[in-house]
Amino acid sequence: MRNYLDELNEPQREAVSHINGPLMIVAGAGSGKTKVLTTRIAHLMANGVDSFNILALTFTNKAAAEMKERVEKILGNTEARNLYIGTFHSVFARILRAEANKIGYPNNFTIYDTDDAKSVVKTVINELDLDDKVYKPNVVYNRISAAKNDLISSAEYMNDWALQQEDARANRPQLGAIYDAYAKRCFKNGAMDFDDLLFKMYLLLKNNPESLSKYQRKFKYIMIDEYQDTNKAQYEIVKLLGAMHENVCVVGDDAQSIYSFRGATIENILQFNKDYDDVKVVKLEQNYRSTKSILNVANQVISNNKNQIQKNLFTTNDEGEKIRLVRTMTDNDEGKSVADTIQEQKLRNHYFNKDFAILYRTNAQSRSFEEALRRMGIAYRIYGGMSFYQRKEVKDMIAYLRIIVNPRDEEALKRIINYPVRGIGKTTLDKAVLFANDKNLSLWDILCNASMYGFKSGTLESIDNFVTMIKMFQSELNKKNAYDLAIIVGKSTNLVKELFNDKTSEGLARYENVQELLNSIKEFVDDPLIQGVINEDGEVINEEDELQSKQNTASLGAYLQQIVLLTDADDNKGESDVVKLMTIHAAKGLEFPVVFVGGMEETLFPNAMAINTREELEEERRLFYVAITRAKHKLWLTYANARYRFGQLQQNDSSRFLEEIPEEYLDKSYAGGGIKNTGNNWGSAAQRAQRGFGNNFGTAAAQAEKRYGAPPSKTSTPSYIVPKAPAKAVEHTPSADFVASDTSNLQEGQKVEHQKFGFGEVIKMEGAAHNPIATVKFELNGEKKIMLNYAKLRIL
DNA sequence: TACAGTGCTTTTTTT
DNA sequence: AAGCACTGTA
Repeated sequence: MRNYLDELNEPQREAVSHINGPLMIVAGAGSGKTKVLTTRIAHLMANGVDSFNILALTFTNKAAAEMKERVEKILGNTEARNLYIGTFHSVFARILRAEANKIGYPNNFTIYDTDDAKSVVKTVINELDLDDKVYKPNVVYNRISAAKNDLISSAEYMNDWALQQEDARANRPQLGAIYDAYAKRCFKNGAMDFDDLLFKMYLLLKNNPESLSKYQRKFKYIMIDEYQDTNKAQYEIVKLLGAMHENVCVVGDDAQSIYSFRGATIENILQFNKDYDDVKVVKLEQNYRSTKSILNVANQVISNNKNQIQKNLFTTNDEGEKIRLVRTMTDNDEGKSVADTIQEQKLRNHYFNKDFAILYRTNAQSRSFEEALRRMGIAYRIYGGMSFYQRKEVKDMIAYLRIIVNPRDEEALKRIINYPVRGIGKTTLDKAVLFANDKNLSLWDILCNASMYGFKSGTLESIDNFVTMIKMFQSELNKKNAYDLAIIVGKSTNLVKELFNDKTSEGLARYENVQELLNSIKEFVDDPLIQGVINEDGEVINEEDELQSKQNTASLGAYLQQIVLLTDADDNKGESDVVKLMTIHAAKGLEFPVVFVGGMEETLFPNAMAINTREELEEERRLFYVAITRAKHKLWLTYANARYRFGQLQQNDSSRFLEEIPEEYLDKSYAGGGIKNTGNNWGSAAQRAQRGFGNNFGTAAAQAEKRYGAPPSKTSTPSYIVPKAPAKAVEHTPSADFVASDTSNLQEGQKVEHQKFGFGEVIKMEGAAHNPIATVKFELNGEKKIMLNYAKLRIL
């Protein structure tokens, strides 16, 4: 075991060494919070606490996995795998699966994502004969979500005088009724939305003394990361769970509280020491991440907020460079400027793509950056926005799997009942739903007994064929694993074939996405241990042992539950060398050597939706604080005079936050010497942009070239990092006897020939068994990754 | 029943 | 700009 305490500073050690009793760690940005959390878990275990008795709630699943790994490294054993670590949502989903019968749910309940939930909202609004122009599904959903996060049930909602008044004034008196119908429909469908995972968990503990006591006894030590972003539901659950032992450790930073829109309340952390007696408070104030310039700017900006815990964040790091301010004409110019600067920094300062992050307030802003990066051939990846699992083709495939696990899942059923087209149209579906509501049966029940409901004979046949097919899948599930089943689904529905036949580039992408989904299922099936579905002995982990007979169902159910709870940050494909683009919210907890914050404009950041109260504005400022403190070495703030929004070029003033930055830390030479957009005589930004003017300062790369000379040509020995240009293949003429070999057993070390790249040696094999990827070192063309399913290789 | 075309609305962040 | 609901035609 490492002497881990020696690797900590004084307050960090103090926090780690505190074993029993409530503990609040106020951890400033970059103060080694994760290190403290992991070390404390290791310390608990080293002092005799059983790993089975520790619960740690993190912000992302990836953070959870990393923590486990780091604890293992410190302790030098594998005890950490017994820890209960995960996000609030995934940990509670797991517990709710085990305890589902206590609250009347099936074990394999479906988790509805936001799209599913909104669709249910829409459905019940229509069924209640309400106008969806008045009751906008979006707004209604948000109200319901807020209520749940405040632990208000639909019954309580309808009886709450204040809420009723509020809705009456807003001209939507039926909101409570919609909430009620929505909740009932979800229950009937055997489904929970994201908020239910918290709400139902609370109800379980509140109403079932045995369950409460069971989990109180199990979780003797509780740790919660990002406590400033917990909402009332989370707060009450933690209070219930921790009530027996009071070994609750919360870590957070009030200055980084940025999730009030989903019910988080900063009060939870501000008031923590009133929730328990004798709360030990430790402040981590030394920042190990950023330069003095960056940290000073951050401190200065946040000091404009009134409501905060006093702390003095400092660093012994270098002074670093000034923060660069860049003003451009349009959002497209902003993109170009950032891409140029990245190129320039790569050449001049030896940075890799992965050292850069571009952060912004809204997902829509990614477009201009994306285009500019693509044009310059800089590899990038966008986090957030339309995630992989939200794509139509992926959701369609998943919908089939959902139906197999839980046929009551009406949303999934509606999605695929006529996709691919099989003659069950809207009329038929509406009719079936009407019957289902009328008889209080599930849509699936109606379809199974369709002959009782007087459908036309042709339609009846289509329905029967569909039902027979789904039933066939369900029976296969008891014999086959999730992956094999998914393949069967893809084949018998013609879904995969249909995508395969679409040869447009979008069609190709869709086909690849489905293949990728299949890969991910394969990975899951091959290694269920990682997912916590079975234990080391191969048994299904389930406290009540109810699922044992249906291991495959459990496994597929677990797969479906975990993918819907995946965070973007959880995706590990991000390890490659790419520039990362994401919202500031998504960047929380991360750090990057060089950070660009785009769109520093009024109405964008602070966002027009969030400037109506002091609370809102202060949250926007905290968001800016989070953005600044992601940067380790260098920080650029950029803004455009005008940008396209809803197809219109719109002018904006520069962000008020820019004026809160002390002059001495700012390099304004790329912002025309000032911050304000107003006060120049160049005509309106819109006019100039429409006349096609670029920004007046030339590209950063061009300027760098002027000052430092042209970058060395590729033939000289490079003293800098060569950007990954799509290197041209050195010509190779295939041997006369070239025949593609069977590469299914290709091994490392084997010599091969490629028609274009020439002769080489296999130096690495990776990828899933059905989609192997070989890294080959070619004599003439260097290392290439070759997908064996597509490329032709001759084994020598 | 299926699909193409038209016109209308959309303004934030996410598990 | 883009996605969605609605309408009209095959």
